[in-house]
Amino acid sequence: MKSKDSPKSKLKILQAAEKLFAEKGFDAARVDDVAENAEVNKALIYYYFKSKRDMLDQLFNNLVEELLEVVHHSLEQHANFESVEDVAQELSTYYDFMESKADTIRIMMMESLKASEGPPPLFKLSELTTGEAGAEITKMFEERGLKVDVDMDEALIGDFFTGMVPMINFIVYRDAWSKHFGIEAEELKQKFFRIFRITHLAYHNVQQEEVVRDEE
Amino acid sequence: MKSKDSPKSKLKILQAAEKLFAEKGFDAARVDDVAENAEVNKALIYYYFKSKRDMLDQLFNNLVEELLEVVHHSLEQHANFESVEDVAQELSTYYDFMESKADTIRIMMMESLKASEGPPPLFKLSELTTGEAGAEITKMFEERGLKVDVDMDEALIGDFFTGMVPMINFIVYRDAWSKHFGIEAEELKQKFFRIFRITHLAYHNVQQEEVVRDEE
Amino acid sequence: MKSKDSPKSKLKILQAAEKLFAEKGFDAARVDDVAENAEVNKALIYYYFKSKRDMLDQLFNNLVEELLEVVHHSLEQHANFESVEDVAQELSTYYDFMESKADTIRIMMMESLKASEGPPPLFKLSELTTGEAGAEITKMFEERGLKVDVDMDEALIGDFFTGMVPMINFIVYRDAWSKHFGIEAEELKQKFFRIFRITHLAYHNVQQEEVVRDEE
Amino acid sequence: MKSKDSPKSKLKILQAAEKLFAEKGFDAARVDDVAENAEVNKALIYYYFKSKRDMLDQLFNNLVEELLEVVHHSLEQHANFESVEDVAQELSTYYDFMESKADTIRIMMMESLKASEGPPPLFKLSELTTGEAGAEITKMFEERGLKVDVDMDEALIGDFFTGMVPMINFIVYRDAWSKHFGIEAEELKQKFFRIFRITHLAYHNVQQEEVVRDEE
DNA sequence: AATGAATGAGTGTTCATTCAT
DNA sequence: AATGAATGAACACTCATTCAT
Repeated sequence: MKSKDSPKSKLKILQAAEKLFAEKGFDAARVDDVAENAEVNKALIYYYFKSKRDMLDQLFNNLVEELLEVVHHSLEQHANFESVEDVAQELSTYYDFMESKADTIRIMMMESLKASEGPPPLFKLSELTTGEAGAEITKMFEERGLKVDVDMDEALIGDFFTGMVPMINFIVYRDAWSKHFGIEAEELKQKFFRIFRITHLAYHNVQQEEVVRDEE
Repeated sequence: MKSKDSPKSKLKILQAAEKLFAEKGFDAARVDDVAENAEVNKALIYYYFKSKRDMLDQLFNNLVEELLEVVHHSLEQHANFESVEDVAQELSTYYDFMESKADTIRIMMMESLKASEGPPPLFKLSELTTGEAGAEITKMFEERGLKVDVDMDEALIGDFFTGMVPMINFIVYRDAWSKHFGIEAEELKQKFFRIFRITHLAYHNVQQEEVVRDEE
Repeated sequence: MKSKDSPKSKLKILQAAEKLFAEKGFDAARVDDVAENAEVNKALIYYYFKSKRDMLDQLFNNLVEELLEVVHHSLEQHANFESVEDVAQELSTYYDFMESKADTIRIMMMESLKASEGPPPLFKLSELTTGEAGAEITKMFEERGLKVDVDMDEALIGDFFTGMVPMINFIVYRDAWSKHFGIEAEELKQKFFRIFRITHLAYHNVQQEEVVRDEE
Repeated sequence: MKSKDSPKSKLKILQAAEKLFAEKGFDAARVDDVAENAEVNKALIYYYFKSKRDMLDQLFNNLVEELLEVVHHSLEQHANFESVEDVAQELSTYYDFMESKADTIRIMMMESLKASEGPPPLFKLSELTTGEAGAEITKMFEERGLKVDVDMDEALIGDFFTGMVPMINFIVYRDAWSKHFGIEAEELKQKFFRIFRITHLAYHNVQQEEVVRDEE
């Protein structure tokens, strides 16, 4: 959540940067274009940001901050996780949020593919959603006196590669797919979700079953 | 398959380009660095390639060519597709090939995320694997006198977003994941595959079931 | 002498400018840094000064004004110039003053080396000390009814290149010399002065002798 | 001495840089202007030099290298240093060399005044002339079986502040002085040298006398 | 007297590409 | 097939200066 005292110009810069980075990639995007797009003087960009890179970082930080809020809010809603439906519900919440942040997600996906010191920024996203939720669920199970022998490594892997990854890829490729394969966007989304539910939840189903079996 | 008569220098250039594009992204990689890495004079690059972009294109074309061969070869092997196991087998074949081409895949993933005239290069990859196989399967069913009312759109969507996408994402993020989450690479792969089978094949199972039901 | 009514902010700006110009040179010093160092808003600098250059000019003007006072005061003290000791005394007075203005002197030395319309600012300094004193001495001699055929050109040259120049160079390089050659600052100063007296006064001695010879 | 394989362009760049740095100071000089003056493409400058700063360094290094040769050559000539005349002779040799390098000297003087990590570049110049000569002289005395109790610190200080400093200052200010004080350049040089001999050699005379006195 | 925001014109540096040999 | 030299067009970033309040 950007601080309220951010002047309008700073916001406009960040929005222009988001748009252009998403369109051309961080490296190919030009600061001049960001300035032009934001309708501000180029030098003003360096008044608010230390460097081109700093715009990227703030974009990412904002996303993480906002996602955190969404996660916490969502967790309150589905606190019990009694059914697979809760998982589906939550998935849907995340999907809506991610879709509203499609551009930054796209940038993050590109940047995650480059070699870098730290972990791919995408991992942080995963840790937020699965990590926080996972901790919550674990706590819940334990409160019910159930031992949780779910493999947390696997949970993370599963949620990331069969949950987060297909989802954000769908978000970023939806339009191109729609255009390329001549399928209308809304129909495409429904088909995707039908499959996504089957596949991604398949994993959660199995987990659930295994847990239930342990319970007996 | 690159022409066998590719001079050693051209090959070295292409390999250096692949490495550097994968590492820094196409835009951030410098022709100078490619030359240095390939241990050739910078101008020689322009003797073999029309432009920096041309290196990228040849890299992509080579990948597509080679994948095509793999696909055809694999299709001969599992021509009947009698069991889900065949699908799994084929998946494994593709995985091995993709992993051997991890760098180019990574580049293709980055490039696919940028806005461009045509479709994301990644789609071509999907069309090759699912498309060719799909056509084959359709033909097969028809030969058996079965009507195939499988939703081909959905098949494509499913194979791409729950098959290809998780797979190549696993390939490019495997090492970083291993390092970041402190899980040994081989163990990680096994866990991933266990989940991947459950989820991705879940979809194929359903399809199969639906087809079978129709058959009855 | 800066006007006593200089507001505190203006003084702080001038002091910061002096420090930074001396440290990095006028061109490399940045107005932003001056503002930061002076702990004032950057725009305030342009409230008090017409331009960056204007700070420099005021710095130089202040130095000249203050030196003028020192010169006049010193001339009153040693009005007779009867012995070489008087010259030495005066030298010492100038040295102390210059040392207290080391930073501005340093800036002036740098600026004097650049090509410019007018004469190097350093010349003005020389004219003040030698010129004023010279005029005084000339007047004195004439009052005593002595003809002064001392070569005034030579006097100026001598005083500048063997008096002023070594002196201010010693002032600006003293610390660096001390550090580089591992000689303690106070000891260095004593050694320098011993030599300086011998060499610089050597010239005045000769002059004196020549005058005396003429007198006889 | 610049390597013979330096293409003409590199030399032209260095000469243009020397001229402009001397004229406006390193910081105020523009790389664009260097390119224009050298009649080369601006980018070519970065083909031969790592940075603007690198041009400066190479200029300084070349000067030091060339001075070293002059020093060694001169030392061979006046190997005995029997009379003060030898010192004067050597001074003259250095003067001629320095004058031919007036521009680089001027730059070095400016750069020496800025705060920096290492010692002012000017010190290196001093160490070369006085240091090498000093070592030679010391050796000579010792060969004659004379103990050298000359204060080497003082010798260095004296040679720098009453020898090198007045000399290079005269070189850089000669024209401005000539113009400002309306004295013809050649006459000015003669007057300066007359005084310089008296003053600078005064110190060497004293030293010589002290040594001689010790000998007796 | 003081300031946060804004700007035009640079500033050193980079880069893909080409040329002459 | 190969290379050292050269170049035009950017490039991210800077800076002295101004404006509105």
